[in-house]
Amino acid sequence: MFGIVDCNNFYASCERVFNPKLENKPVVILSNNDGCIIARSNEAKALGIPMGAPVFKFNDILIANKVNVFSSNYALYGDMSERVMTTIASFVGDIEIYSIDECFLDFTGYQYLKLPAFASELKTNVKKHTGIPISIGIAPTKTLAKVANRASKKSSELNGVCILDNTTKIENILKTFPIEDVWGIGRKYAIFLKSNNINTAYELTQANNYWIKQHLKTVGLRTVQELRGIPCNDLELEPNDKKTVCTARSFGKSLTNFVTVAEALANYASVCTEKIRKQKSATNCVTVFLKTNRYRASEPQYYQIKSMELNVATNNTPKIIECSHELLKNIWKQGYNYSKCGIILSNLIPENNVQQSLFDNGDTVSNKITMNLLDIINKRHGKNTLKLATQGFKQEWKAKQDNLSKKYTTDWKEILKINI
DNA sequence: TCTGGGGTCCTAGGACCC
DNA sequence: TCTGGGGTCCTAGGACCC
Repeated sequence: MFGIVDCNNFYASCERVFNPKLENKPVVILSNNDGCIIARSNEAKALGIPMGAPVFKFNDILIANKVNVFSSNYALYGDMSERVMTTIASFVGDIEIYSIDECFLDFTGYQYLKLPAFASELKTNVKKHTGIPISIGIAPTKTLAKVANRASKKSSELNGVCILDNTTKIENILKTFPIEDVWGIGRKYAIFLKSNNINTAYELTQANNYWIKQHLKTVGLRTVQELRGIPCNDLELEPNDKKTVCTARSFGKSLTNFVTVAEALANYASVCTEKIRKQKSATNCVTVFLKTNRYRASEPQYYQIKSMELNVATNNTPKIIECSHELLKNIWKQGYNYSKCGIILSNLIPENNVQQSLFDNGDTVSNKITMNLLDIINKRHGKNTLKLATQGFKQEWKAKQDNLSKKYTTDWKEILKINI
């Protein structure tokens, strides 16, 4: 049996842990730049606020209902996620961390009769240790565990735990399970399946394998097999190294000035390169893109992307920034209102596996020591304590974060104070 | 005025080889 | 006039996930 643990309304729950007044009140969390609503408490969902909605379209509803609005605080959510995962791992051993708020569990070797009690205990303990409420779904495959998890949230009598341990239970739940909610069926496939009279997960399990393979490809066929109770996906215990890494942000306001955009890009490049150093990779290819705001249809639009192959793979921040600026010069066109740029590092290889070149020495020992020091200092004293001069100080490009809560768990200066 | 960010996997088709 | 069979590698684009 597989289990999946999902934190309920994770970002909203993180805010509530340190601000109990938010309990039972509507809470929403915004995307980068305070643009879209990307997380909602149950109370906010009940107000009809959809996932991913642009904030400005829902301002009236937010104000009228005194909704508590937060900018996203990834320092907080990332740390809370780690705490939740550590707590779960201390109960079940091997877990697969699937996303910031979800993990899969493997119940091989467990006595299935004891699963309900075990799941309830896990739920109680995570809440006690971290303050975060979770829901648990357990079933013979990962896809069915996802189905169970969703069911556990929909029905209040299940109390956050749903176990699908026999075919009758599975069949009954699949018969009422909307096709678009199946893990692995996205918008396009849902439309296609509905146009072929397949509206529930159960109806999908009845379809012909050849037909499924033809239209939903190999991945889709695996999904269907898993719905039928045949496991096709195992737990992935070791997180794989990333094959590409991207850092891209919308600017806080539209920019027309090359120097400002270059400064932003230097910062994104710095973040991105730090990410690949963290997984001990070096990159062979740098890509930069630049774009205008597509929602402003009246303004002239521009989008350009360009890549550069490197002679010798590197994870040296100054070198990557240099490449990114060269690419930016290449694609820059004066006279547009730019809204976003980004950098992608690809063809990643292990840093101790870098092929040297006759004509380029690659990263020197002192390059490596410098980057190592940079990472150590910034880890100990906070990010950007030490940075490259090209990263600038004015930061006119900085994203909006008007409603940011504190970094309660990762910064001594912002630690929660309690007056007694 | 204001519209997120970061990934993976698979496939078809084109280019090439003998 | 007739025009094979078998393979690899790469890339762009499309689907999906959170």
